[in-house]
Amino acid sequence: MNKTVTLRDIAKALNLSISTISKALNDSHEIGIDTKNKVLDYAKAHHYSPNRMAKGLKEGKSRSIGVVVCSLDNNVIAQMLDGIHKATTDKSYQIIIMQSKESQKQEQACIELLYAGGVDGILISPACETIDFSYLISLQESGLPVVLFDRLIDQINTHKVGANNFKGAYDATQHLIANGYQNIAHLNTNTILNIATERLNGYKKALSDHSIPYRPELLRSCDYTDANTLNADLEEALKYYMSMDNKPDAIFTATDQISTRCLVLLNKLGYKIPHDVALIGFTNTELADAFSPSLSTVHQPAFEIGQLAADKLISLIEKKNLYEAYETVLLPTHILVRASSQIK
Amino acid sequence: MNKTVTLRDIAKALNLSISTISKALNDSHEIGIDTKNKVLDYAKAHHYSPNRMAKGLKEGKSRSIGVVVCSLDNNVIAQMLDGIHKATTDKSYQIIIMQSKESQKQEQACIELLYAGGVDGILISPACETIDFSYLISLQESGLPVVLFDRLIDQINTHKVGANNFKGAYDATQHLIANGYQNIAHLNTNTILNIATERLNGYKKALSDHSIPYRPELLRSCDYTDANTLNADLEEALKYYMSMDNKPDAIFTATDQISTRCLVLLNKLGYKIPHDVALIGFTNTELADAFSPSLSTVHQPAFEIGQLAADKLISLIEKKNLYEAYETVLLPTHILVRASSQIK
DNA sequence: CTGTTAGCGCTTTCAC
DNA sequence: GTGAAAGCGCTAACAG
Repeated sequence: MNKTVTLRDIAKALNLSISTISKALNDSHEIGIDTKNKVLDYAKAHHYSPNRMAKGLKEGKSRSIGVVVCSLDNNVIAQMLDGIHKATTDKSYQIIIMQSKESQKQEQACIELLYAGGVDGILISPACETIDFSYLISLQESGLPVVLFDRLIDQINTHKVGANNFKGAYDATQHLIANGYQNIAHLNTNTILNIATERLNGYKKALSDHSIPYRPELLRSCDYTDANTLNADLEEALKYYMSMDNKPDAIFTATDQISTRCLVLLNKLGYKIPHDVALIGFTNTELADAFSPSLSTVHQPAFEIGQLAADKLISLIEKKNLYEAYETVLLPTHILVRASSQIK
Repeated sequence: MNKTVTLRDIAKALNLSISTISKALNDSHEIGIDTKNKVLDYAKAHHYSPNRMAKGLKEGKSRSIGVVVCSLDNNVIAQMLDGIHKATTDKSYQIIIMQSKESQKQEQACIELLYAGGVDGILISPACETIDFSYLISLQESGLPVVLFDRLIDQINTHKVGANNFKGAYDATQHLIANGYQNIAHLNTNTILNIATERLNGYKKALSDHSIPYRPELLRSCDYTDANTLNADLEEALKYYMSMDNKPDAIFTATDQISTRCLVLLNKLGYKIPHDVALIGFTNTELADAFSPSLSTVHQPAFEIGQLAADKLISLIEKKNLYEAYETVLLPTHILVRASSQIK
């Protein structure tokens, strides 16, 4: 805490009362124009800025928002945080960012810390490990606004903002089919996240819409809790695919991590993309162009998701009294076709 | 702000005074063991957690730290933030992250906001545009602890934590020389950042240590303020290089953005790496393996830089009274050799 | 139009 | 060992 000029200092200097100063600075109608100007001038000259703590204590709010994500070190998340940051600073809220590292326990600790820290609301993209949301729900029921973004779950009833994962997956699969691929494998996570099932469902729907039978053996779910495990799982899955009798000619990957690692692994294992197997996957990295080969991707409007989610949370915080129906917004994804999914 | 149990609630429930509760919870020696236990039990059972505002107001500190970076959407920065987050949560500080987007004006606004918000200290990696640090210095002089990380500048006297950019650049250049390259170009930013000059100096020193004359025409400085400008500048620089009579056979790139974009551009322009021109550059992206070709990199200990910087700031905040000499710590980088700088 | 006062939740003397 | 009271900086009744 740094020392600043206080209302009292100004009052003393100007020979006025503290409340007059307070009102003047808050542009109250009950203060004369000349007094107001005098106060404002002095305040400006002496770099007065209200003490956030005192104000927060008094008003019972902190103008801060807690954000819980799995990790900071992640392209898509960083872009979403960027959007959240934009929306919140526009409305002069501070954000306090916490990482769950995909651990339910750590996520719970983050939420407790944020709650104890007196945040006005929480924006959360749950850890993939989390099954039990009772704590968050109890906080919400006790009046804390909560908005879900990116990873949406059914257990909590509130505003939710994410990508249209079903459509994104559908489009990606359809794109592969249109390019002549028929045996399309799907690599996903082993989580119960909505985001995972939606992408799986989009994939299945695209297959059935094109009368391609869904082959369960072409779906592999990888352990997502830790980078090393994921990598091992992915390598195993790829070897399995490529050793099949009726092996896939294309792979649709469901997440950022899976997409990029998959490309690296296929290269490492000596397979030519897209000749041996085509590849398209969810990922927002701008580096897809630099890959060998350049990677076709499903791109999410990450910045917009963060921004909209933050807007919704703030609206919840600021007019909690009004009846506001909760809604789920799914922003459209779009496909960026590059070399990895060339026509067969 | 969410409603929690307060000291008063506990006092009322237990028929004790507020101050007794406060002391019991703070494990004061002047409270009897049985009373203490009774209070602690009640507090735990009712999920008591002290109000951060009130505590902060009373104690004159907020247990929060402001962090100013150029952008959230940046690999190296994200890793540094990860380290900062680790260090600060370990010591139960909250971090408030702000983005300057490389603009001096916006950076100033961030700092003002943080200061007004009552942060206990500021961690900053200055915008590349910033020349005038007088505001930050004045805050520091008025008692606000400030620690610089990543981008270090001479104007401010405080703890500084960054990578050993001179050594990293030296090593990269030497690696190219050892692999048979003699005409090594250097692409850097047009900023006055220490980080830029150190990397340039490391490059020059490696050349001179191997009796290779420094050719100024092989150094190009690109505008870093905006992604589009940078890309245009880079493309122009590459075309210029490749049209030279005595054209470079290798390029050493100074930043994350430059390295990856350069690789994309060289591919786009149809040059074979490393056959036509070799490439090595600073960048922390894990995706360097996936590139075409895989990119040799100079890797910074980003997580550690963030962590150490945060530790130093906290130590400054907590024992500001003691005489603590300011120091500059440069953590070692290391080179990851991949295909883009193969032996000539 | 301006001032007085109480109180947000907490810590911290100082009495008892 | 426990309690009463003041005060951190601010806002908002309520008086004048």
